[in-house]
Amino acid sequence: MSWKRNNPDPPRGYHHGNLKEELVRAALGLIREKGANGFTFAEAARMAGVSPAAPYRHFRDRDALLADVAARGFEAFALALTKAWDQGRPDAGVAFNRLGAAYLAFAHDEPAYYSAMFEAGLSLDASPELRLAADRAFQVLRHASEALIALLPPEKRPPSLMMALHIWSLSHGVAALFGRADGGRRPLPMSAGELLEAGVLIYLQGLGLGPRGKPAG
Amino acid sequence: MSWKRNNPDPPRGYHHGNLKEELVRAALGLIREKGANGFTFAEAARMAGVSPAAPYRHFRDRDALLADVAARGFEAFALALTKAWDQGRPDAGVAFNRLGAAYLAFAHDEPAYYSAMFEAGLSLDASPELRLAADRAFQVLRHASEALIALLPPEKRPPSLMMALHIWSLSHGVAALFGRADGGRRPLPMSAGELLEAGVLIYLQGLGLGPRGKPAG
DNA sequence: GCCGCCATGTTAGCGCTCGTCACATGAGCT
DNA sequence: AGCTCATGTGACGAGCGCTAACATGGCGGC
Repeated sequence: MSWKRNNPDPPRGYHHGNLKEELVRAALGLIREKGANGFTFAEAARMAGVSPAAPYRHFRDRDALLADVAARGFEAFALALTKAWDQGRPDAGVAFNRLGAAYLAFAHDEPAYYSAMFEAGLSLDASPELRLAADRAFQVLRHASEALIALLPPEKRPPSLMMALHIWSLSHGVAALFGRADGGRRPLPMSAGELLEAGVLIYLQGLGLGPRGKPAG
Repeated sequence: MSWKRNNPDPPRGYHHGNLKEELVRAALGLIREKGANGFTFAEAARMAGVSPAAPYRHFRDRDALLADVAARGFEAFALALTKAWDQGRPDAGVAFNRLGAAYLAFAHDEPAYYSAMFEAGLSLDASPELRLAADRAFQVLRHASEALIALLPPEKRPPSLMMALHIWSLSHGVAALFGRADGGRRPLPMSAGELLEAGVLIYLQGLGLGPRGKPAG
């Protein structure tokens, strides 16, 4: 157990000991405050108390740090979605609604992660971990969609991939356009959460899934 | 008629004569190639053949140029949507489908505009024109939604604002996640256009609007 | 217990950008 | 013709990304 720097501020000498983690934390703070593109490598270094060149020992370049943050974001995202889905309990319908709420909650509560994940303009194959983490998050949606679709009579079942993509798109659209507290966007007569919930409800109705996840309302 | 530089390349002296327009064109080219954040003020100046300080005579700063591009984008967008809607002919249903296709076509064919409009992280009140142009584009969707809703029996009519927001969100989500040719995103078994069309269809079905815009399929 | 390796830090520096100055030019009005 | 002011230029300071050469000291081998 090489206990490196669990305690908040051990007097550090020449070697920092935990710089990589600290840089990620600093990046998260900066992205939260100034957006994914306002964030600068140099400032993260300053915030961690090291020279501007130090970060390059841990990340190839600025984008690599961003990609790392994004990958962590997708993992946290996948976790949050999995937890919200909770294996489809008590039934697929309500669990699915929790999923939508969790999506928006994540975008709202973790703007730094969300920024890095979707607004930084990163290609998904900036790193393998990034793509893997993103896929894992999507799989939760995909799985939930399958569970809901299973409630339909076989001849009326849409492709679960398509359904998952629709839900993801609607969620992302709502989050991107109205879900942030940045003030710069359009004021609405309803919250983003209500908007998304209503949208999902109507969509499910369109598939033949009634209000509570039961076929044909 | 102060004919300032309508012809492609009149020998210019000290004064450019049409720098503002040229800068916007240069910006569009750069954004198309390198994304909204790769775009640089200095390079636009270079491209227009002027010194790096010249653009500041026409735009307060880099963001002002971006906002101008975005505003022009929203105007072109509103125009394209209006044209696609074509006053709801031949009927609201097919016209609405054209609207969705036009949305995606715009995102696909004018990536520079779309980038400036949605991915540059601009606040909508960066300039009054920007907000106005954005509102005008949204009004087209709103108007189309109202026309479709009017087909429903009064007691089943959802708020048209909500419906417009749903469509906008779904469209934007599809465009942002899968609609660009940037390659970095996820490969799909269907095109973004088909995905959106199917999604809108299901959504409308959920509202009680059948396949061809007729109530209750 | 000493020594040397090399991961991780430092300083220095290049090339670039944004944005601001004071200054130059010349188009158009009087 | 002469003035004026919008529009262009050149030089500059500050900040950033990234590289190169050098410094430090933690750790394993002897």
